Parts: sequence; C-alpha cells; structure tokens
Amino acid sequence: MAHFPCAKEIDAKEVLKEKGLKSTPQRLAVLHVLHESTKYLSINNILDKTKEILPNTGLATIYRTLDVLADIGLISRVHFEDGCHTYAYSSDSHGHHIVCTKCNKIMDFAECPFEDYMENLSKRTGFKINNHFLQLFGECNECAGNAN
Amino acid sequence: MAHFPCAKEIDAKEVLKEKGLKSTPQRLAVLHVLHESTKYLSINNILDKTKEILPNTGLATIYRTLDVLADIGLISRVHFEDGCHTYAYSSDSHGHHIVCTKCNKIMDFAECPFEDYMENLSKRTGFKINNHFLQLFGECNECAGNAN
DNA sequence: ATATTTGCAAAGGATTTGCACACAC
DNA sequence: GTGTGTGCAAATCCTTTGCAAATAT
Repeated sequence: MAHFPCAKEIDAKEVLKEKGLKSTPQRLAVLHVLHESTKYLSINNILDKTKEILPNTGLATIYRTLDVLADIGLISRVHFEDGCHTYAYSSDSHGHHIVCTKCNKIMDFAECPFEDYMENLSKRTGFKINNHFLQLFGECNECAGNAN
Repeated sequence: MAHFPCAKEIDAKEVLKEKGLKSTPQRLAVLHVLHESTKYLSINNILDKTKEILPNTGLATIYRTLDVLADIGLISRVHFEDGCHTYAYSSDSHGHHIVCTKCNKIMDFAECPFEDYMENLSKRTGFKINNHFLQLFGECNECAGNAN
C-alpha cells in the first residue's frame, strides 16, 4: 500500500480498522489532502489534489470516501451559506435553531451565547469574526420523555 | 391580494416594501407556512403546504421565495448533516471551524464555548441536546490586515 | 403603465448507483 | 480466497434559468 506523510495516518488506520473498514490508498490520500490544506476545498479541488497522489481516482470515490471519513469523525462537514438550501422561520436576526432529531420539531432561540466569546476567540485566532452559524440537535421533551 | 393570518405579515410587508420587493401572495404564503410549522420542512413539504393555500404555486417559486425571505432576514437557512456536502479536516471531535470569507482559509478550533451553556439551554428549552454544529465566518488576519 | 414576479418546462449541475474489476485483509 | 472498495458511465435528483403571461405598485 502507498504511504503518505500524514500526521494522522496511523490514527486513521486504526480508526478504520476498528470500524471494520479498509485502509485504502484513496482514503488515506483524501485525508492527507484535507489535512494538508489550510483552505476550504470544493469537491473538485479535493478530487484534483487527490489525483496528484493517485491519478486514477474517480469522483465517485471522493464522495464515498468523504462520507466514510466524516462518519468515523476524521473529518467534518462544513456548511456554507450558499451550499445548503434548507430554511426555517426565524424570530430574530441570529436565527439559531434547535432541531429534534426524532420528530423534526424545530425551535429557534433568540439569545446567542457566543456574543461574549467572540471577542476572546478573535484575539486568539487572529480572525475578525463577522458572522456565525450555530445549530443544536437533540430531542424535544416529548420525544425524550416518551419511550422509543 | 389574498390575506393570511400570519403574525408577522404586516412586518413582512413592510420589510419587503423597504427593500423594494413586492408583497405577493406567494411570499406571504411561504412565510406563513414556515411560521406556522413547528417542524423542519423540506422544500417539497413547503411546496405542498403552500399549495394548500395557493394551489398553482410552482417549485421554482418556492426556491426563489425562500431565497428572498432569507436574504431579507425573515427566515434563516438551516443546515442538516446530510443536506450539505462540504468537508474539512477536523483535529478534534467537535470539529468547529472558522472560515475566512475572503481567502477561504479554514481553521478548526478545539475548545467549545458551548459546553457550559448547553445545560442551561437544555433546561430552558426542554430539549435534551445531543449534538451541535457551530461555524464562524470572518476574515483571517492577513485578509483583514491587508487592503481591500 | 411598468417593472417585478410567477408558472411552466427545459437546462444544468451535483451526487448517487450499478456493475465488473482490483485490492486489502 | 473473500468480501470490501474502486473506477467508469449512466441514472437520478435537486436547483436554476428562460420566457411569456400575470400582477403588485
């Protein structure tokens, strides 16, 4: 199997093995690409960079691999404002929501716990933070209270 | 023009007028549907419910209307794990990211400012919060420091 | 009266799937 | 050796767009 200088490679191999998944060059290459990149990459960016390592990689493999890696927690899904088209009524400008994963109930909450934290985080990261997106998932009291 | 019992209708009309947009039955109906619903609705759910009010509404109108309403802040975009396929490397299980909207630089941060807040929010909303999604947008120090 | 908005249908992209072959275990 | 994973191409799905007719102002 090919070998790539990915800091998380050994870890990744173990995580994959734990889940009964194979450590394929493609999976390690995609992880490597994401790990090395300091920028957001589109699916095609990821494909191109992966092809620099494994020229025959197909687009479908990228999709499948990203799903696998996200499912086992080695990467995470990132949301962009214009990349995701689902909407909910919002009673205030923050528009944060809590979603019940059992019944889909949705509740928006006005106050934003981050306001204070932002400044702190701005200083530490060097980012001037303009906007934020927060969403909570859980079970509403009916679903949590009633049986499964 | 049709009239719907939407608490925010008058407000919506004003906001639309302010922006030079027309208060069409479709826009008010979609807003009404989202406002009345306590649950997350898919695009097709929104179409179906809107058709209960205005039977001839087309799907394209739903998309256009949701965009307009989101742009003027009357509704907000909601992200679901499987509804948005963009990924980034994640160095910890939280996987929160800050994204620079100018150069696309992405930085993940380990600590989660919500940990403490969760319990508090759980009590107030009645939701048992299992998971959360947080993402920040801004400008990295190079982009913020350098000219535009 | 006029410019915006809508509905329909067609176009366009993005993502997924089927299947034979390759490969990690 | 076996079953999972991959590559290719086709199929599918979601979203956007063009245009003529309708309509809010």
